[in-house]
Amino acid sequence: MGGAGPRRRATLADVAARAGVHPSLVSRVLRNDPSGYASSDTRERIRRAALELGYRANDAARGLRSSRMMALGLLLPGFSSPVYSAIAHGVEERADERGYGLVIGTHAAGDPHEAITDMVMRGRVDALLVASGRIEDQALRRLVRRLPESLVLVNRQVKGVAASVVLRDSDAAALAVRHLAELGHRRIGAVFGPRTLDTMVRRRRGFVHECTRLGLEPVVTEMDGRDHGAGFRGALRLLDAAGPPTAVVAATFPVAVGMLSAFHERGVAVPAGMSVVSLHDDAVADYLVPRLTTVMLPAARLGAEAVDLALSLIDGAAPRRVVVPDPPRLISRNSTTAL
Amino acid sequence: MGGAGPRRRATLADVAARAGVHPSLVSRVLRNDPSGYASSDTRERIRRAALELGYRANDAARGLRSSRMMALGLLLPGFSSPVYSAIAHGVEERADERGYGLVIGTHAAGDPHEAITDMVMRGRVDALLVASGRIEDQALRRLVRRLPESLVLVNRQVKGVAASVVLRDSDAAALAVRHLAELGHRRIGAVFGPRTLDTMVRRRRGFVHECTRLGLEPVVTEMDGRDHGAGFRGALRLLDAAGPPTAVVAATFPVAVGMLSAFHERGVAVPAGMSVVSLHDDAVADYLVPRLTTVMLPAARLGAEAVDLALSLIDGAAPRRVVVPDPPRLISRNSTTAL
DNA sequence: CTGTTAGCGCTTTCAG
DNA sequence: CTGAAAGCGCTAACAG
Repeated sequence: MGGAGPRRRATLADVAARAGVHPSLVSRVLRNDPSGYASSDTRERIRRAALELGYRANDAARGLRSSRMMALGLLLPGFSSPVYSAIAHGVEERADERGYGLVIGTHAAGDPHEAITDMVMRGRVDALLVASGRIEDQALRRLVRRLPESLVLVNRQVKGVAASVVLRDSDAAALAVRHLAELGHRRIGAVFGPRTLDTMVRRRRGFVHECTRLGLEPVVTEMDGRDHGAGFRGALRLLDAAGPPTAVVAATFPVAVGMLSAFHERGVAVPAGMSVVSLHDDAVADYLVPRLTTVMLPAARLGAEAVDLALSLIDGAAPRRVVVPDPPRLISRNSTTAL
Repeated sequence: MGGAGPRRRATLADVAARAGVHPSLVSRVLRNDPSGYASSDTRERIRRAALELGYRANDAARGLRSSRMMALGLLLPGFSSPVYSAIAHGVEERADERGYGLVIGTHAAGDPHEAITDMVMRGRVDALLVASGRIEDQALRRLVRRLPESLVLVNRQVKGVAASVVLRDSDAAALAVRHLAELGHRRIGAVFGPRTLDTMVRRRRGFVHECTRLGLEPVVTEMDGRDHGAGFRGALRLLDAAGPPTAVVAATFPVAVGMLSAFHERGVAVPAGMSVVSLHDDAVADYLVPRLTTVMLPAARLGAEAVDLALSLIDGAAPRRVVVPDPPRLISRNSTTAL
């Protein structure tokens, strides 16, 4: 379109002057405010003027006036985990659809409690999605007391915090067990992360419960992490146990990768000598050796639902607990086989 | 610390009233404004009042008044790629150190051009870091014309856009070649992504140049992507070529993983029958089968440098081209061996 | 259908 | 060392 833009950014007053109307009318028309019924001629003039000047409303002014910044905060433990990437993606997409911006915070350094409180206390964001296990329950409860209408837990539940969105983690673990049982495995192992993470608690519960239900012997190992290293060491521990399992469930995708590595190092063939199922799917599953059987959970949708819940809170709805209904789905690849 | 906080968020006026001074003085003292020299008694009263009320400055008001939102925008192609995760991490950390917030945008949907222009045009962020290859050079040039002091390219260079930060991609590729050559390989293959990505162009240049310099025969394959699938298909193509290589360089980490998978499927043992080096390292490298030799590039530092450059632009410095000086480092694992 | 008025909460002159 | 006044750009009543 036109040449070099003007020095100063165009304001509402500039648009109003150019269109020959009052600023407030411009505001109403440009926002499609119901009270902004202008003659279609005027509307047209305003629209054209705004376009010609490349007008963009100033978010700070708008936010100050309306006390709505049209932004959500997302607190992540980091960017590395594939699940959190998926969640972030889902959050971003839905927030965008709903016209909201996304402010990201991780908390590798500094006091996470302070940092996140600030985002909403300073009015930078209208609500906060907490998708991190690192903040203690205690801190979260204190937080929600101060910000009851603007805190949503993602992939986590904490007693005393009503607004949360989780997946069917327990069902996913049960499905993994069922798959293995159907293949004839009777002695099934599992590597879980620490009990301080409630996803781990729920997955573990589903695992143990389903084993019990089917009359199988669960061989559970709890590690202090849930990354590749934890999987590697957990697999070794399983192998060294009295009566090692013939099949294993990995609490997370990285854990599964670590286990694959450990089995290879110990000369245990997968799936011939050991079947492996991962909880949560990942794009790389198709390119591992062997291709990894997984239980897919809708992580991106988890993020989207969290956004919806947060926006409903902003609109005054009561906090509630959401379980994303999509059932876990088994994606059978080459890391599992009949006993 | 005390009981339930007040209904309404405390404002500067509230603090001033409680401390018995004028709001403007509170503002100056709390910001350590040089013109805010107050008697240490007054300072103390103000500080205490602010603390007691749990005062937090309103970012919208502050931003409106000072036209500095203390926030940076980061435009990513998505959250999936490990390199972009690392960049995001570096950006977030440094921005935080410098007191800046981080607004994330991806652009799976919608017109990316519009979306990013808006972030800064609306004053939501003070500058934009573009770490995405998906926006066309043309669009970027147009953009920088309108926002000369607030656009920084990350991991990318575009003619006409002065502010950019990149890594020593070319040197990394050369280092990979050198490593392979030292192991006695003479016929070295490589799988690169599309030439539309300038990282690919630079890595390819380094690869070809170093091969030539050492008198080796480069066998280059260009794919339309740079993910696992591209690596898989690229490896197959290399294998089917007349006179296949004995060693390969992968343009990205995911490409290397895809190649590993393809070699396994074709019964080509790594490293016995084929050596593999990846450009860029990743935490999972130690858990692949075999453990993957990589050339590490400081992706997180790339993000940090981009933040520094952006803030310098905001402060009025001239745009400049930064090459993160850290030399690429070979991390020798088990996917490469002497011929 | 359109204009007026007021003010969100803060920073920034300028006085004193 | 501290106070007063003005206003950033916008939206939200209320008039007309």
